[in-house]
Amino acid sequence: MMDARASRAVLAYLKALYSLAEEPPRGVSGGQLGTARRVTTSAIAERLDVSAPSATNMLKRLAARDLVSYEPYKGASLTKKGRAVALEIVRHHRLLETYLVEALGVPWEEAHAEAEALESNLSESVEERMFAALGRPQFDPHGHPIPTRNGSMPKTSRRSLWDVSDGDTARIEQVPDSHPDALRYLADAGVLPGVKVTIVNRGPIGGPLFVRIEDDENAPVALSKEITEAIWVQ
Amino acid sequence: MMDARASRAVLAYLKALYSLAEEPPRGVSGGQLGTARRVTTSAIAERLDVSAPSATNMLKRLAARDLVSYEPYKGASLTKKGRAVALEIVRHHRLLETYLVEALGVPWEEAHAEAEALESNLSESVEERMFAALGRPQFDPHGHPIPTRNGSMPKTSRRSLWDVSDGDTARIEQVPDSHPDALRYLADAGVLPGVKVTIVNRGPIGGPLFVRIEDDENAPVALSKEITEAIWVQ
DNA sequence: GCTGGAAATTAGTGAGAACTAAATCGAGGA
DNA sequence: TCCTCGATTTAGTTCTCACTAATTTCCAGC
Repeated sequence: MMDARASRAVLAYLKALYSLAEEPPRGVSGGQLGTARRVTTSAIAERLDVSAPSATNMLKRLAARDLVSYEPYKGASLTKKGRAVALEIVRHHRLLETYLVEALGVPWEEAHAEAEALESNLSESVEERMFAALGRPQFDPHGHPIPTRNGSMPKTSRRSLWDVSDGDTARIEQVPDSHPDALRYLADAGVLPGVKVTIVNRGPIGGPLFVRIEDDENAPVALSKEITEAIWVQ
Repeated sequence: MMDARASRAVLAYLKALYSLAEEPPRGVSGGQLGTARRVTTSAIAERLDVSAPSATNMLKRLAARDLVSYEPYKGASLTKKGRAVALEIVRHHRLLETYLVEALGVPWEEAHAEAEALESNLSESVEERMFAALGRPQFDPHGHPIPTRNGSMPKTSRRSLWDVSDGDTARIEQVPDSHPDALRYLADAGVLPGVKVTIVNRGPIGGPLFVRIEDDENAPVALSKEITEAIWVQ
């Protein structure tokens, strides 16, 4: 029979594979694009909050459907087919996030979870309508690039806020989307995509980074090393 | 309080139970409201396009969760708790249909299927935002009443178009939502909720009904007995 | 009051996707 | 080189929800 419709669980695994393998790793330099890293079983298990055996089991089934290439003990990576499915779901997710925030006023820290719930059932037809209604956006509210229908990605920076030198100024490009509390904090502080920030100074080893928001009279904001490593700047 | 989140399948059964047990049966007279008819196993199986044993099996599990009351060989009906869940999902469905049509321009004959795909993952928070964006509507595009949050239903007629006498005029109140082809036909013909129609005449036994649309110069539209029995008028 | 047939239930299976416990692989340190 | 320990896979369950085949129940008509 036909390649049965991909279930919610299958899509979750493919999406995790995609983000673990292809999303910009932290670190300064570009690295070559399209180099699909191999992803370990435990990384996937951790990301999806399932046990390692569950992940192994699913990877095998995905391999049988030619969605990932998997070699025991050596991790997995998406096949062309799997990558296409993953990109489609990432597109759904980011478009939904954008739509929820822009059109329905959902707070951006909630948008991720809401989009996650809806993404696997969004039809291409509705997706296209949302895309058009939003003016064919290239980035979601967190600054993440939205893949196009044919699977290409708007170019983004690979430099983290942590890597900016003290005294320098940078423009926020994207922030992580999956930690509501952190997001609320960032939003309150004014650390949003498009905003320019200046590094004032930073605490000792791993200590917080103090950044001043452009056009903001308030005291500098303190941000942990972890979060600044996940914020990308230009 | 709220039991473990109900799966897609569970919700589908509850919705089917609800519509089979409580939605206006065809026929002229009112019948008392709130009289939850008992629904047979085979009716559910047919509605959901599953085998009868599957339905039996699910009914037992729903009974174990106190969502339906079920007596072997005697059918099932929703419990208070099951009815509340069913109404919530019906509300989601109809609100989504309305939103898709009004806000995103989805053709009304497609809205049903799209809403069906999304309804089980719609959060209360997003639902509330759509509800507000639409101006707190009471009816969906097909004229079906949207249950309120607390589970009450706007009052609707129970008289079918088929039961209108030749020569009489009636206002369309609701049309069925689940047959895309029929809906396209109705939309083309102008048979929409709110429109006034006059019965011109009808063919012999079970033959088509010919109706004239108000303010429409075209020839009367021919409608089958089956469809006119599923169209409700005032 | 019987009985044949339709409706429903029981019995047994399978696929998907999760889990725990046990076994095994493989890379880094002695 | 060998060993140990963490990562990974295997083995065996569980739960949901579908299926077919076989059986049972109910009821309508005689």
